[in-house]
Amino acid sequence: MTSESSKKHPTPTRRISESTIHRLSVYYRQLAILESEGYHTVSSKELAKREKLTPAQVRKDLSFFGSFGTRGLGYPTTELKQKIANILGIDKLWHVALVGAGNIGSALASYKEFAKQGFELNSIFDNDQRKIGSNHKGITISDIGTLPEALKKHHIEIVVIAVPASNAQKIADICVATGIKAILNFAPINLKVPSDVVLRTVNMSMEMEYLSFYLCNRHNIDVPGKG
Amino acid sequence: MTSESSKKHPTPTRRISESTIHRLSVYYRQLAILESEGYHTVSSKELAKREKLTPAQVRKDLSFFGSFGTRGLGYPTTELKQKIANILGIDKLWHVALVGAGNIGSALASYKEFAKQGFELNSIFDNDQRKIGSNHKGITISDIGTLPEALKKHHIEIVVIAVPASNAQKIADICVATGIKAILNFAPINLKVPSDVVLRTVNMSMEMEYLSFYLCNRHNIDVPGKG
DNA sequence: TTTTAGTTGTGAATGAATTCACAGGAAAAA
DNA sequence: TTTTTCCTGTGAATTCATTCACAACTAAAA
Ligand SMILES: NC(=O)c1ccc[n+]([C@@H]2O[C@H](COP(=O)([O-])OP(=O)(O)OC[C@H]3O[C@@H](n4cnc5c(N)ncnc54)[C@H](O)[C@@H]3O)[C@@H](O)[C@H]2O)c1
Ligand SMILES: NC(=O)c1ccc[n+]([C@@H]2O[C@H](COP(=O)([O-])OP(=O)(O)OC[C@H]3O[C@@H](n4cnc5c(N)ncnc54)[C@H](O)[C@@H]3O)[C@@H](O)[C@H]2O)c1
Repeated sequence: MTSESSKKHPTPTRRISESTIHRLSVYYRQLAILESEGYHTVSSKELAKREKLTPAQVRKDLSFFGSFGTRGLGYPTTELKQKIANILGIDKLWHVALVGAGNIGSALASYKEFAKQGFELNSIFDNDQRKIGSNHKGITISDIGTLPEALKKHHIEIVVIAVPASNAQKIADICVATGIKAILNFAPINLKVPSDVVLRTVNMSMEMEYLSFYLCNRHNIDVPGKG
Repeated sequence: MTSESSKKHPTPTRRISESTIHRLSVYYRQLAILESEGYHTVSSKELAKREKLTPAQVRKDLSFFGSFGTRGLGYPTTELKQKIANILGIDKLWHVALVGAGNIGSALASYKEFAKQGFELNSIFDNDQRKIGSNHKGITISDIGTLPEALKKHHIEIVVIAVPASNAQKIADICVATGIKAILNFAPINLKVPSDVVLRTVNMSMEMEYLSFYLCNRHNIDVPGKG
């Protein structure tokens, strides 16, 4: 009997693995495809087949969040898609800010998929005087000095960091101090943030190194995740 | 007794987890930092502390590939860094081609880190007549029609796909048919490749969705990977 | 109505990854 | 030389994730 179980909260603290969360994203995309193909229901078997997973995995993942299916029939496509959107929180609008309007930052600012998923990028920051004040896809690039006040003013919940590695920690610290709880980092560095802030780092060099490792070792090592 | 064990190959087939490979990349970066800070040796304890891992994890990861340390002393910084570079295959030059010279493709073509790690991007392909023949960072953009012959001519081992999702499978198929064994994909789609081809997909929307999930569920769910 | 086929949801079993715990060895201090 | 301190390498134990297997239920056919 933990202190947690004495609370009347409807959903007690459970542990959901990172893999399960990523698979929810995968199911969401596949459900959109199934929906467009006209399927009203889909079985765990079919969903699993399309994503090279096991039906049990699909059912177990979903069961962590509730009972969405009908025995003998499967899951209602549109409803399940909506349920997953709700679980992932992509049925609402998120306010996103981008720091660093360089090569990768500019690409991200032009990325349409984000907006489609409800991630509204409406603030861009840089410290380069030549960029500050200029317009990028309809968004004016602001001075990095205004970051704290702007994060609050625009109710930013998620910050994307796309500055050189040497400046990334400094930006992260400002975000944390301003109350940001979610950061997506593209700088190849291990940022330090408090445990109540979620940080995801996309490190493309590490992905390349994984490929390189596989090419070198595929004959003597059984590498997972291939295929 | 498998057919493998009858070969005289020094390293029989073992299973190395994806996490272990990623951590090798992480150790490599941290060793470079330790080296620059003047450390000649480093203990699993120190390495673990800097990456928020356990010392046992560090030792176990390294032990899959050999015994690199000295009891009572630790690991020799420079030597271990070199050993890991060799395991990951980043002590050699890899020939990389990029398909899709759009927003993200252009950013990747300008990315200096790749070259530093031995990933030489020397071919770019597109199907847009306005882009073909133009120069990007000293590399002429080639017609996508010439992809198969160019991959062979330039001994390309790794292909980076940065085209719209609708065209990505087509490009992957051409690469596979030409004998490519490693693909880094940026299109948000589940590409199908044979089991002897290693595919890594960087899906930024999924990373955003992970952040969104965390923001919605951090009070009732114990989400891993935060901190 | 009864039977048959199909599918979920979930405890139990299995498998994989991580951590523990300590023998074995190296260096430094006594 | 002997003792103490420190740290690796690794089997065993543990924790975590996946898969199995089946009761419970639905819909459709007989
Ligand atoms: N280019 C790529 O394809 C790529 C790929 C993966 C990762 N990255 C990483 O993303 C980051 C950015 O890379 P890039 O190629 O876009 O570099 P870049 O130099 O083109 O862009 C960096 C931008 O950040 C701005 N900046 C620097 N310090 C700042 C600060 N303190 N506050 C606000 N803005 C600041 C600069 O003015 C510049 O506009 C780097 O950490 C890089 O390693 C880039
Ligand atoms: N822009 C981003 O920040 C970003 C982020 C994550 C993922 N992505 C993904 O990366 C891919 C590219 O995105 P983008 O924003 O750079 O798009 P883009 O439209 O700017 O670039 C796509 C490029 O691919 C070329 N192309 C299209 N079909 C081709 C073919 N069959 N052969 C060769 N070249 C072809 C186009 O001419 C264009 O130059 C998309 O799948 C997108 O979802 C983009």
